[in-house]
Amino acid sequence: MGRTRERGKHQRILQAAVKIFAEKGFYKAKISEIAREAEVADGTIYLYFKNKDDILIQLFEEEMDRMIESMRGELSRFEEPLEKLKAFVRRHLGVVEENPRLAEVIQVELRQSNKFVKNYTNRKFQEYLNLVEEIIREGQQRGVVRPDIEPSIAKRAIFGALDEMSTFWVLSRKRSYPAEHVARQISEMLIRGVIHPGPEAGRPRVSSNA
Amino acid sequence: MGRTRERGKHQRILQAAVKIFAEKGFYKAKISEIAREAEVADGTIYLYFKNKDDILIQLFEEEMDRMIESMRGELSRFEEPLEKLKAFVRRHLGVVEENPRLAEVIQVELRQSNKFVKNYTNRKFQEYLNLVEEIIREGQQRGVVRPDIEPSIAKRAIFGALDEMSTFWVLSRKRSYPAEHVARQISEMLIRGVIHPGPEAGRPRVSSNA
Amino acid sequence: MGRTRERGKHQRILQAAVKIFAEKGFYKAKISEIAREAEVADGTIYLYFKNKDDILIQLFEEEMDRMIESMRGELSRFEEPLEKLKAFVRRHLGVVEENPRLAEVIQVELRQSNKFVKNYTNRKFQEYLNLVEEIIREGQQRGVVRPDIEPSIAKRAIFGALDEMSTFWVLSRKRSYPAEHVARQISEMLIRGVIHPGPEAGRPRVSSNA
Amino acid sequence: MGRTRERGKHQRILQAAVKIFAEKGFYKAKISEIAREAEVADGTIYLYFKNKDDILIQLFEEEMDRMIESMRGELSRFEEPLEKLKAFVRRHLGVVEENPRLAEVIQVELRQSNKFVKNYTNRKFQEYLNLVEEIIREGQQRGVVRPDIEPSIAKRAIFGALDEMSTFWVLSRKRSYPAEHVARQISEMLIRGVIHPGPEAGRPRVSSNA
DNA sequence: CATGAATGAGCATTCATTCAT
DNA sequence: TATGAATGAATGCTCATTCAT
Repeated sequence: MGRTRERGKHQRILQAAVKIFAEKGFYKAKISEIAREAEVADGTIYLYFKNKDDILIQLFEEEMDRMIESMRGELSRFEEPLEKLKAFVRRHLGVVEENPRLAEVIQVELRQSNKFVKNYTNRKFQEYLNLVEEIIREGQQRGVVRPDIEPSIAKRAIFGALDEMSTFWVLSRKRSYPAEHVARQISEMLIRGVIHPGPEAGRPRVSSNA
Repeated sequence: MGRTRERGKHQRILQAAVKIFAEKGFYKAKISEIAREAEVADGTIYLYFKNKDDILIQLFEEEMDRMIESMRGELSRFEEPLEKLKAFVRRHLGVVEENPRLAEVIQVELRQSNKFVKNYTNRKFQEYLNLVEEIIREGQQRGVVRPDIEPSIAKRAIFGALDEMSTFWVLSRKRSYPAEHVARQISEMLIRGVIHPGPEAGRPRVSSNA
Repeated sequence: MGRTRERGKHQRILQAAVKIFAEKGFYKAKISEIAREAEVADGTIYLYFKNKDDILIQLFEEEMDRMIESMRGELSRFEEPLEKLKAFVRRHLGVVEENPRLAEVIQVELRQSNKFVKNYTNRKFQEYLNLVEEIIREGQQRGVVRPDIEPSIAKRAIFGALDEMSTFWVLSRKRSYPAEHVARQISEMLIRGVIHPGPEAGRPRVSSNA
Repeated sequence: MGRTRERGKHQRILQAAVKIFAEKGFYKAKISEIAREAEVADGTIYLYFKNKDDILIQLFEEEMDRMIESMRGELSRFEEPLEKLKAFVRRHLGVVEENPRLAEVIQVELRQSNKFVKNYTNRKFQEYLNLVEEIIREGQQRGVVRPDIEPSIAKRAIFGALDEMSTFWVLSRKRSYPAEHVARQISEMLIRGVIHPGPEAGRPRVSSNA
C-alpha cells in the first residue's frame, strides 16, 4: 500500500477527470463517474483531492508545469527570437492536436476558474504566457521586433490567436486543416505583425518555411 | 399589460441575467436570484424562457444580433479593407470596455455552450466571425491582403487575439492600458501580419494613427 | 396556497418530527422520513426550517412556550406556594404522561443541544425552571419555605427529580405506577424537604391529598 | 507486546474516547479522532471494540463498575441510613466535580443508549440506582424513613435531583456553588423529604453539618 | 399573464469499517 | 497485534421547474 500505489491512483484519477471533464464539462461531471472511470471508490478521490474544485486545479497545475517545461526545452533549441516564436506556435498547436481532451479542459473549463475558485490566481498560466513575453522582449533587444510593440499586449494577442484556433478544433472536433498548416499560417501572420521594418531592405526575413 | 410591459419583463430578465451570470457564473447563478434582480416571480421567467439554458442562449443571440448590426454599420463607413479591419478591432474592444459584464458572460460562459446545450451550433458567433472573413477576402481581392492567407484561419486568429485581450480585462478587472491604446497596438500587429507586400513600394500603408 | 396552508404544513412537519425523533433519535432520524410522515416533499421542510437542527430547536421552543403558558395558568389557580409546588409537580408529570413522545424528544434530545447547536442557550428552559424558583422564593417570603434553601439549587433538584421520573417512564415505556401516584409521592418528598419547620406546631401542613 | 501494553491500549482508547465524546458528542466524534488522541491506528480500535457503539458501552460499564465499587466502599463507612444517604449525595457530586468530562459523557451521551443500542438495558445504571433504593429500604426498616415512601420512586427522585445538578455544572461549565455546598443543600432537602416524623421528638436528627 | 409554494431528483462529501500487508 | 489506505453506503440540502390559484 506504498508510495507507488498512491502515485498510480493519483494519476489514474487525474486522467479519468480529464476524460470526464472533457466529455461533460466540469459542472456536469460527477465524482462518481470519475471514480468509476479511474476504477477507485468515490471516497478514494478525497484521499488525494480536497474537493471537486481541487481536481481541476491540480490537473491544470500539473499539466501546465509539464507544458511549460516542455516548451522551455523546445525554445532553447533556437537562438533567433523569431524562430523561437515560430517554435512556440508550432509546439502549442502540436500539443493541442495530440491531446485534445486535455486542451479542452484547460481552455474551456479553466476560464471559469476565477469564478468558482475565489482567490485562485493563475500563476502557471502567467508563467506560460510570459514565455512569449520574453521572446518579444528579446526580439526587441536584438532589433528584430518592432520597439513600439507592448510585450504584455503582444503576448496576449499571440496566445489568443493560438487559443482560439485550439478552441475551434477542440469544440468542432473537426480538423479542417492540419495543425502544421495552421501553425505555419499563424506564425506568418504573427511574425509579420511583429517584425521590425528596419532600414535594411532585407525584410521579410521570415524564413521561407515559416 | 400591453406589449410594452411584456417586452419590458423579457428585457428586465435578460438584464438581470447578465448581471447575475457575470457575478456568479452560469452554474452558480440561481433562477430565483435572477427573478429577484428582475423584480418578477420565479415562475414568470418560465413564461419567457424555456429553461435556464434558454436564458443564456437568448441573451447571447440578442446581444450578438445587436453587436453584428452595430458592427456592420461601423464597417460600412469604410471603403478600404484594412481600414475596416482596424475599425473592427477598435469597435470590438470598445464594446467590451463599455459593457464588461455582458462581455464576460458571452466570453466566459458561452464557451460552455457546446457542453450544456447539445446541438447548439453557434450561428450568431459564426456570423460575427464571418465579418472578419469577408474583410480578409475583400482585402485579398483588392490585393491589399496577402493571397496565401487562409481567411478562415485568419478570422480566428484575429478574433482570438481580441478575445484574449477582453478576457484578461474582464477577469482581471483592471485595465492596464486604455482600450484605444490596445486597439491600436493590436490593429498594427494584425494588419502588418496580413498586408500584402506587393511590388509597389507603398507599404506599410497602414495609416499613421493605426 | 395562503397562510392557513402554511401553518398547517409547519405543524404537520413538527408533529412528524416529534414522532420520528422519538423513534430514532435526532441523529438517526432522516429528513426524508420526517417528510414522508408529514406528507410533504423533502424540500418543503426547508421552506419552514433552516436545517435539521432548526426543526429540533423550533420544536423545543414552541412546546416550551405552550408548557410555560399552560403551567402559568395552572399555578395562578393557587395562592399558597406549597400548593403551587404540588400543582407544578402534578402538571409536569401529567403532561409527560399525556404526551410521552414529545416529552422524550425534549428530555433526551435536548440534552444534546449544547453540543450540536453552538451558542444555543436554552432560554425557554430557563424560563420554565424559573417558575419553580419563583415559587420557592415566594414560599420563603411567606415563611413556609426554609430560608436556608438556595432557590437556584432547589429549582434544579426539584426539576431533576421530576425529569428523571419522566425519563424512566419515557424510556422504559412501562408505567409501573400511575402518574398521579408518583406525583403525590414526589410532591410529598419535595415539599417536606423544603417546608419551614417554623415555631408553630402545625406543620406538616401539607394537605392530606398531597 | 505483553499484557500490560495491550491493556494500555485499551485504556488509552477509552480515555481518548471520553475526551472526544465530551468535546463533540457521540455522533460528531470521529473514530479517527479518537485514534489520533489515543495514538493508535484507526484499525487498532477495532481490535478492542466491536464498533463505535461498543466504545461507549464499555466506557460506561467500566466507569459505572468503578463508581459502584467506590460508592459501596464509601457507604460501608456509615451505619446510619440517613448518613449513608448524605454520603451518597456527597460522593456523587464529588465525582462529578473531579471528573466532569466523564460525567458529561455518562449523563448526556448515555441517555441516548436506548436509542442507538437496541436491547441494551442498562444494568450497571440500575445497580447504581439500587444503592439508593437499598438505603431507603434500610431506613424504612429502621424506622428513620417514612414507610409510605415508595423506594423505587424515591431512588429516581433522588438520583434525578443529583443528576440535574450535574448536568447543569457539566453543560454550563461554571460552578456557581462549590460541590460541597450543593451537596449539603441537596442532602438536607432530600433527607427532610424522606425522614420519618416519628412520635419521638428527636428528629430532624439530620446532623448539623448536613 | 403572474405568482410563489411545492416538488423531488440529484450529488458532493463523510466516515465507520475492513483487510492486505 | 498493528497499520492505514481503501471502501462505498448513506444523507442533508439545493434549486430548476411546475402548476393551482
